Amino acid sequence: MPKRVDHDERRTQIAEALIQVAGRQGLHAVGMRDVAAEAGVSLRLVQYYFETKEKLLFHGLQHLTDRFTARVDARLAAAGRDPGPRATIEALLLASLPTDAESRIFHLLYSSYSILSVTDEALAAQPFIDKPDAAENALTRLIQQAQETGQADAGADARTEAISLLAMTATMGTSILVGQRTPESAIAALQYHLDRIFNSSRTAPTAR
Amino acid sequence: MPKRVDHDERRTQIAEALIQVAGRQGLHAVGMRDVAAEAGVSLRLVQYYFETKEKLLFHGLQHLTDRFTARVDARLAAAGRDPGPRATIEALLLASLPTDAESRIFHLLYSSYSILSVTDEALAAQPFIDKPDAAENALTRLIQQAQETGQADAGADARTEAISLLAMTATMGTSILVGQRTPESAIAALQYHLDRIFNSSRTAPTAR
DNA sequence: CTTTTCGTAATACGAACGTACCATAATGAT
DNA sequence: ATCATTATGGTACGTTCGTATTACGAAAAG
Repeated sequence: MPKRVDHDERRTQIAEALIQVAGRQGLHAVGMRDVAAEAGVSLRLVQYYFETKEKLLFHGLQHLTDRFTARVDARLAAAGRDPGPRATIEALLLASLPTDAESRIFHLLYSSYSILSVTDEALAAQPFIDKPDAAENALTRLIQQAQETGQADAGADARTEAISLLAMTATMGTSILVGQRTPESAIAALQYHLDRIFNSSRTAPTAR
Repeated sequence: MPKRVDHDERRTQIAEALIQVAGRQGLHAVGMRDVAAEAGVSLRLVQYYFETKEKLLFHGLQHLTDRFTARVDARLAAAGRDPGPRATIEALLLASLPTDAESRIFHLLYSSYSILSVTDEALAAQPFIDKPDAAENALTRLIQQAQETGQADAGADARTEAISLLAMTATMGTSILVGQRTPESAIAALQYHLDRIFNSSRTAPTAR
């Protein structure tokens, strides 16, 4: 045989190519030949490592979410250890906004996959829907922790606020993507709600 | 000549067919032959009234927003005349949620067009981006009115709240669409924020 | 050293798509 | 009555797409 090659590595390389070209042309417009050209390999190779286009798309989605998770983790690590609930939430939300090339592509493609999954049942069966659930749970717990330590308004419904923050962030992301809103205004709106939920002082519980 | 036919009527009929089939298969998967079959006309006829597919898609988007505007207006009319700011806002937001077949299709296709416009500059040049702006302005004014009459928290930032409500509603819609959330839970979250913004009593201004 | 298997390449195939072309019946205008 | 125009149908063309087929060199296995 020729030099045994690392399949996972090659698959990652090709999935990366898929993401790049999809970010440029749109997920709907990407063909196997485009992916092959972007990855610098032959069309046959793409077929070899992903037998069908559907499998390629699935793996691309998987790779996308993995990369995004790593990105968020990196942001959290950069915030220092134990930065407090509010700073953690800020890092989480701001990492999701499409403010640079990488996050723009992520947001665009994740949205594309979501919309696609409405009419494509094979994609809908793919388990990329529980990712939002995990984020929602994490945010809820952070808010609850802040409430217990008096850092957040005790009268707020933690889960509903978590859902709302994530929902707002998602739409803000799309608005930024289509050029309807600036990242600054989106961040301002999010800060507005964080100011509302969190107390500025760390001692006084909220009067109600 | 044959019986002179109303071009606008035919174009509307075909655009309607486009929306139906796109709602079923996804916007990316709709072909001119599908539209022709759905409208019960020949492929040539679709070409005749919309010379190119691009023009057909543009007109479909136009028709979609028109229908949605009419739908919202109908909801507002059904709420009775002068129902107060909160009821008006509720009608606006709830009309946007994909709770029945028609609104599901609308939400799916509007999202599809939005995502498409990120990578398709011809679509991006289409003026369907100022529609959200109009909604944002309308909501802002309604909240301001409520603040002036003491029906809403005077300390709230009307525009930011309007932006937030619309943003939340948009994501909630998508979540419902992909089956991640029920309409009831989405409505509950929206009500939570309306309860926060609006006072239950109509006289007492908010203490702050 | 032979044989089998793996990575890679080139290319062919059938289907589907958007568009273009040709045809024709019906009707308004002259 | 004739002619030009309009609405409609059928179909062919060129391209692109995903997939299948065939081939071949290189190295691990025996």
